[in-house]
Formats: sequence, C-alpha cells, structure tokens
Amino acid sequence: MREGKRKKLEAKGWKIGGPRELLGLSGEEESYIELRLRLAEGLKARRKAHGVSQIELAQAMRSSQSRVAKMEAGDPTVSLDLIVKSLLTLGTSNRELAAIITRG
Amino acid sequence: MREGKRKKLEAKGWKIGGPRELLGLSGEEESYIELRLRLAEGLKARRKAHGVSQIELAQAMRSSQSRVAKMEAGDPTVSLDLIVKSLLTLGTSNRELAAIITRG
DNA sequence: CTAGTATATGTCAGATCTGACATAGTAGCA
DNA sequence: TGCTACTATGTCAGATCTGACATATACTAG
Repeated sequence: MREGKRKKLEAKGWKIGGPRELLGLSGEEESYIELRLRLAEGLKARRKAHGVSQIELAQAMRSSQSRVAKMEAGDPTVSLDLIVKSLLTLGTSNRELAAIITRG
Repeated sequence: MREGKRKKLEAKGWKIGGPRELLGLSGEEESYIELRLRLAEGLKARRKAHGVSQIELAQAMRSSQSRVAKMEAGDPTVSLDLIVKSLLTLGTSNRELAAIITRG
C-alpha cells in the first residue's frame, strides 16, 4: 500500500495491520476498506441527489444524524450493514449498488 | 412479500417486521435480506470452486469453521461485513462482487 | 450579529456480532 | 462396520457496533 494512502486512512481512524502483503496473504484488507469508502461516497452522493438531509435519512431508517455523518465520513466504527441499509433506504437498486462498487 | 418466502426466511432465523410496505416505507428490508442471501450463495459457490474447505477459509481469515458455515447458511447473526471479507479473502474482485449482487 | 439549518465529532450504556468450542450430521471409502 | 474429512447447529464470554445525546462547526438569510 502506498504510504500516502495509509496516512490518509489512518487519519480517518483506520488501523492498518502490518505489511501482510509480504507474506503473500492479501491486499484483502485494503480492498475491504476501499469498498467501504466507495459505498460511503455513493451514499453521500445519492442522499444529496435526493435532496435529503442526514436527519431525514436517519429518521427514515431509524438511526441518528451522527451515525449517518459517520457513515459518510468513512468512520471505521460503522458497519457495512448499516451503509448498505442506508443505500437501500434511499431506494438504491442492486444494479446501482453494483455500479457503486465497480466504479473506480 | 410472498407468504411462502417469508416462511422460508423465518425458518432461517429472520424475523420479518410488520407489513411496512403498506405505509409506503419499504421493501428495503426484503432487499437487504435478499442481498445477503445472494452474497452467501456466492460465497459458497466461490469457495467450492476454489476447492477450499470451510476450515481452510476460516483459517485464512482468522475466523472459525462454524462461522463460515453460518455465513453460507444465511444465518442472520452473521454480518455483511464478514461475508464480504470472506469473499475478498477468496480473491473476489469488485467486478465479480458486483456480478454476484446483480445476478438474480 | 442572531437565528436557523445542516453537518461533524466525541462519548457511552446497551444491543449485536464474534471466535471458539462442543457436538451432531453427512458422505465416501476400505 | 469403523474411519476420515467436511459441514451444520447451538452456546457463550468478550469484542464490536448502535442510537442517542451533547456539542462544535459552517453556511445562509434577515
């Protein structure tokens, strides 16, 4: 992983495990985090496109404004489950979900 | 939601909330569960295609055989996070992930 | 400036998920 | 039959995530 990118992620609160790539083990951790960030971006973009505030989205899915903010900020304490549920609450289809994941 | 499908999901341990669809609120819950089941299926198929046992996959991702079994069974106590991490551990690309989600 | 609206960030008790373990079931083979 | 490998299911203490709340920041409009 690029050192710059690592710095950026650690600033968001991610703790990147040692260089397991040297053991031929992975890149899986990086893929996972990037996937999350992509979904987070997709969520923010979609919410704004719908003209919905964080509070409104939070109410629609019975969560809270702070949790929505954390989702969109890529906070590591938010689960993929919650992010995906948010996208689905906004009416995102499987096809659109796939597009968000693929986009890069 | 079809009554038959609901029965099937409840047998797996899912508790389906009341008919919120009447309030115009959703189908989001159903989408979420179906997405999970699709990923679960994709995981099982991919693992087998790789000729990997549940134990081997579990070791590769520092989980346990029982958890892998639950993932593949669509058990509701398993998070999306874990299922996605499993797929990534098997080397699934974003494009393949998207295909799994879209396939239906 | 003040008020209103939206978003960001930190905290925490309670809810949920996790790995580990035990155990049961299944399939193939000698 | 027994033996081995693989998978399924249940349980639980400890780890992680959650909604709620407080508070801070940023931007507009009056």
